[in-house]
Order: sequence, then C-alpha cells, then structure tokens
Amino acid sequence: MVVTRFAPSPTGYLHIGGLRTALFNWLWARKNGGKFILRIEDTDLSRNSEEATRAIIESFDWVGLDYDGEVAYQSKRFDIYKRYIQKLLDEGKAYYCYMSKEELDALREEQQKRGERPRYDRRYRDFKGIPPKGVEPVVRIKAPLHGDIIFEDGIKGTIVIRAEELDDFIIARSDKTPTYNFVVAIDDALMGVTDVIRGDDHLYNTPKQLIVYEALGFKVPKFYHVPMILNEQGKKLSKRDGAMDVMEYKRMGYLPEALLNFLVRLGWSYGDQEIFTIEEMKELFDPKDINKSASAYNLSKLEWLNAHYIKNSSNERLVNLLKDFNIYLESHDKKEILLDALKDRAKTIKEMAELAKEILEEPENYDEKALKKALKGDWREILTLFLEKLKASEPHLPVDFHKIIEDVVKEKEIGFGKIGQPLRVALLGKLSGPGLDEVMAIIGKEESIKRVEKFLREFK
RNA sequence: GGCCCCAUCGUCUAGCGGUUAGGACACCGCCCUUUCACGGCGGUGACGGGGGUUCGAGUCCCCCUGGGGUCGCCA
Repeated sequence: MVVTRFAPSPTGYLHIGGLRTALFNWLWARKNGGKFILRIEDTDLSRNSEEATRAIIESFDWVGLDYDGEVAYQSKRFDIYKRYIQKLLDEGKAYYCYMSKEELDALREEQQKRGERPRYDRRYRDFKGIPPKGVEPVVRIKAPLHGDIIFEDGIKGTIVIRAEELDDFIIARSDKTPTYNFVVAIDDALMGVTDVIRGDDHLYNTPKQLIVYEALGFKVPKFYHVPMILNEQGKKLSKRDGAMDVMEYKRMGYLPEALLNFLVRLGWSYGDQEIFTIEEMKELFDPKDINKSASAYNLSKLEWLNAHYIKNSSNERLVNLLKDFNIYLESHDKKEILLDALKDRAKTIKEMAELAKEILEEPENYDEKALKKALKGDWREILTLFLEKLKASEPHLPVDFHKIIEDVVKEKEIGFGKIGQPLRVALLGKLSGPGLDEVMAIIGKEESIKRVEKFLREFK
C-alpha cells in the first residue's frame, strides 16, 4: 500500500508551493488506493499557531484535498519520541552534549573565519568524564564518521553525501523537546509512509533522516524531492510576490480546479496535455515524471485555465460563486442569458461579477473615448427612432430586440455600427460587452428605454 | 566559501542517439463580428558556451558559465 503525507509546519497560511507538494502526495496516494496523511510538524513549541493549522485545512477544503484519519500533531507525540531518544542513548547511538549555545556559536564563528564548514566538533561523542554543572545537555546522534550516505531519489537520481559533510546533529534540545529531522523519520516510519514527496529544500535533510532510520532499524521510504516554484521573474517565490496564500486565489475569483490544474503542470506533464480533470490527474500522475528543474509561476497561464473552467461551469454553479462577489442572480429571470454571455469573457469570477454589475446597473458615467465614437452623425435621430420602435413593441428575448435594431437599420439604410455604437454607450457607458440584443433582453424593455432616454437627455 | 542540485522558445513543457526540435500560455497578424471577448486559421520565437564520444548529439561524458538549494537547540 502506498502511504504519502503532507507535513507542513504551522507557521502561516498554506502557500501555492506547499499546495503543489500536497497535491502530488495526494494524487499519488489516491491513484494507488493508498493513504494520504496530514501531519502538523509542530515540535518547536514556540513557533506554533493553531491559526495556521486551521488555515491549511481551510485551503485543503477549498481545493478538495482530503486526508485519511485524524490530523497528526507531533506536539502530541512527544512521549513516543522520548522513548526512541532513550533507546538510542541506551544503545550508545546517541549521547549527551554539554556544549552551550554560546560555545557552539564561538566554535562556528572560528570555523567560518578559517574558511571551514561550520560543524559541531563531536567533542562529547565519547565523553566519559564528569559533565559540567549547570548545563542542560542536548542529545546528539552519532553520525557515521566515514563513508558515503547514498540514496536513490525518485526525481534527482542517485544522491551521494560524504559522511564528512554531516555532523552529530541534535535530536533533542536542552529543554528535552525533539527536533525535526529526528521526529520526521520516526513518524514517517511509524505511520507507514512509503513515499515521501517534498520540496527539494529538504534534500540535505534526507541523509540526516537516513541516519535516524539506520540507528532505529526502520524501513526507508522512497524519496522524491521536487524542485521549487519560482516567481515570474525566475527568482525564489516570496511573500512579496503577491498571491502566496492559497485562499487568496479564491478571493481573486479563481476556481479550485483551475489552480490545481495549473499547479500540477508546474514541473509535471503528460505529453502535450494541458487540461486535466482531477480524475485524469489521479490516473496519469506519477512522481517519477516530475521535472528536475525549477519552474516559474506564470499568471497568464493560470488565467487561461481559469477562463477555461469558467466557460465549462454550469450557470447554477456560477450563480453560487458570484455570491462571494456580491452578485445575486438566483431570482433573476434572465440569468441564463447573462451568464452565458459573461462566461466567454471573464477570466475570473471576480471579473465576471464586475461585468455583471456593468450590465445590471445603469451606467454612472460614460467613457470618454466611447462617447467620441458614439456621438457622431445622426446618432440622435437613430436612437430616437429606435426608442420609438422599442416602445411600440413587447420584446423579451434577444431575437426580439434584434428585430428592432434590424428594423432601424433597414429603415435608415445604415450599417449596424451606426446604431450599435451610440446604443451601446447609452446602455453600458462603454464600447465593449455582450451583444446588445442580449444586454437588452437581460435588463428588459423598460430599463432599456430608461437608459436610452437618459442618454438622450444628457447629450444634446 | 564548502557540499549538493539544475540548464530546450519570454513562460510551462514534449523530446529518452537519426525530428523541418512538437504542444500550450503570452505576443503579432488574418477570419468571424453592431463592440469587447470567445472561437478558427496563420506567424515571430529555444536546445547557455566550449571540448570530447559517435557515421550521427537537444539527447551520453568532461570543463566553463549561469541559476538554485543547504550549511540552526527552525521546519
């Protein structure tokens, strides 16, 4: 059975890079009918926030990622870790180190000055004497002194780290709390995790965790280190790059499946396919196909995908989504026409809401450029004639309104543009938007008359 | 700086020794059209550089260059 996990530290919202690794893990587990575990890495008690955990779960809910079992909190498993620390101590595979932080800092500084790699010098590794008083020791694990640590990364290939690059890293702080590299290995082993898919900033942690696996005799999982996501400039993604928080995408009017589709294609591909339903992702995804190089985030691709998914959304769903942007269409009798017209031109739900507003509400002002184009020739005459015919009929559907426009065009022997432009500005205040017959059908005969009359009054 | 990883159009990518180097986004044209979009058609545009190996290299090897990661009692 395949067991994967997403193991964030609760230090803030879930960002899109995190969501992508979560997605990869989730897909792999779901594809194989396995388990996907959500585990909160909160061993550093001073940096936790429940808020952050809630934010992560909220994001999961929004995009539709589910996890198996309860959320695991490492802070609630300290007794387990303590047993293993004691075990290693008893077996002589770990030891107390009485070096203070100050001493350590001094040592590091000195090494740096000499141009050496800062590393603990293992001075307490085989310490037999009397420990110094007043120092709460940390526990360090005995890392191999020589040789190579080798592992096969499912994405990067064979990784070789020389033992000399590692030191006896701390597995328990002086306040007795266990550290990350230690608990990760234990939890992954105890929870039966078979495939670890994580950011490649963890690549260097892997040999450390391997040391723990080795010391405890645990079975080693398969590792996949996925390259990071870069910003649009090809630099490391940071808070300054705008939308990092997954929930921000909801607020901007993106559909969860668009975000997921976008993220799955960042670093992974399946031939020339661009559009993937969740089902297709599950069917086709394989972590071994993930690229080795980092990929840059690009918003216009996301927008394109979002537009695609909006186009293919049911109007019923759109009505619901629009509520978040203060557009309430349930009881609007022409909502189908409105939604169908807007679907093709909105890149986000937010944009769709804005466009809807522009149609539903009488224009407050008229675009300058649009006016210049509209107030030409005998526009007044044309609109007046149109108004006359509009009042004399009972139009409901777009075709009905179209017929009226057509009549005017025929009678005055003009092109559609001659009436189209002034009428469009009168109705919408600008030159773009859905077809005029549709617009009028949506707002109705009376509102159309009202807007044209107002326009006629305003511009003599 | 040490160690490690990476390198195809602007961007996401296909390519797994023999291709006119393909697709997508973006961009630019044309068509459709009462406008703006949508859609359709077409176009510009890439193997970072240098050495090898080979009959043949985007594909394999080495070096350089350029990016990135990491060197915590953070995760």
